[in-house]
Amino acid sequence: MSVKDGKTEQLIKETAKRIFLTEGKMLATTQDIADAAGVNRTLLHYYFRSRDVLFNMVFKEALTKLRTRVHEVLGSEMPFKQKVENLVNVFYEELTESPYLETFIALHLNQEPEKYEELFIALPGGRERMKNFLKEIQREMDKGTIAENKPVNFFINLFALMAYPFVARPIYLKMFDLTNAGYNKLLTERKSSILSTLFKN
Amino acid sequence: MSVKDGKTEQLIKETAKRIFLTEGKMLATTQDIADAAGVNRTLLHYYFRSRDVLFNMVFKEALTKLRTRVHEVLGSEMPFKQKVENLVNVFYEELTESPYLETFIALHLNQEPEKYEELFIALPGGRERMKNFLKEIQREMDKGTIAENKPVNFFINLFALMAYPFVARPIYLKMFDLTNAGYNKLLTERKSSILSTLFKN
DNA sequence: GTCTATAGCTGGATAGAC
DNA sequence: GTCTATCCAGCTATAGAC
Repeated sequence: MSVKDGKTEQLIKETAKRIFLTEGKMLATTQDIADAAGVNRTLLHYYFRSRDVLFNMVFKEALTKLRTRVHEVLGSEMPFKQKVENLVNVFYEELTESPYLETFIALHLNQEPEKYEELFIALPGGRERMKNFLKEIQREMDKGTIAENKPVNFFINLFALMAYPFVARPIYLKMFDLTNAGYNKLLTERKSSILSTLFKN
Repeated sequence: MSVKDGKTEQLIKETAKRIFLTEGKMLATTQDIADAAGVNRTLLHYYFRSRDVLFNMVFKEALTKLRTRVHEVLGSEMPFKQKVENLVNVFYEELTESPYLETFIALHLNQEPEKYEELFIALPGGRERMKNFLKEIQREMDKGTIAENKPVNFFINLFALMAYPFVARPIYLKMFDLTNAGYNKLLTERKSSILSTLFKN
């Protein structure tokens, strides 16, 4: 058994995940990843055959994890506002770990949509859960707790308010003269702002 | 005078702008751009010296144009809600032309912030205008027309609601089974949704 | 499983002819 | 200003020894 205790494959994948998704070095080379993991570059090919395979594996796993957790919340039984609150918490947890998921989507998905078809295969019962959530949104509009509109717009608004600050970090660091720590604090504070913006009371 | 009527430089830059910013091919090579423009690849180096120079020129121009137009609206004399409405229109116009501005920011700005310092130099009177706009926001909160919060959060919310749908297009195409035309229609409809979400009435 | 050596390709950039 | 030819660096990937 090797010094790495047979965990080299796992080590490489974890390192790739960190570099691509957490640090956002989307153009990192196989050498960059191997160096960061402290292994020989050929091992990367030995375990994953190509950079492409490793890259896609990392994003597929992260996206599937996010989608699964979001759907867990969507499908849960609880009052609407509480559900949205949970959604915000789950989304923040995942985006804190993988803030560059959105960047990946913007960068690659428009260019080669066929290549990433499988990333968007509906989860078991996903269509149904989505339909129900949109119905819930409609009911809230009828009750007057949220602004009247197409339910799909509430949905997009919700995700815009959650996701955008993670994508646009560098702009606001400059614009408001913040440190990374200060911006993280702002992100946390924003949770309540998301709710108070979406809900009328 | 050449067949291109001495406009080769302009042609190359316009083509680069289209490929990078409109089509979002951020990793397009000098060959890709030359081909699309129908010129020899060396001409790109002749006029712009390097891919890097051309790339940065394109983004600097687009970002400066967007910032300038946004600040024109921020500095204008009109009722708050009307100002926000104008902001949405201006932003939509620019992002329709350059939907990948945000992607560029997410991809490059976090990695080499020093390199792009100049992109964020305050416009003449910019700091002042921003401060005043934040004060306007505070006044609206006091009046109760928008949700109570830190003014900066209203600001981020506004840009999140405007910008995010342009970044996340591929997700929602899949999620709601839309065509590009259908999504464009949704984007336009969203304008009113942005206002009704941000304003209490 | 892990290493060294090497092949092969792609892309940026420049020299020099026209 | 525009072209051809060429160089060079960087990166992926594999063969083969250990």
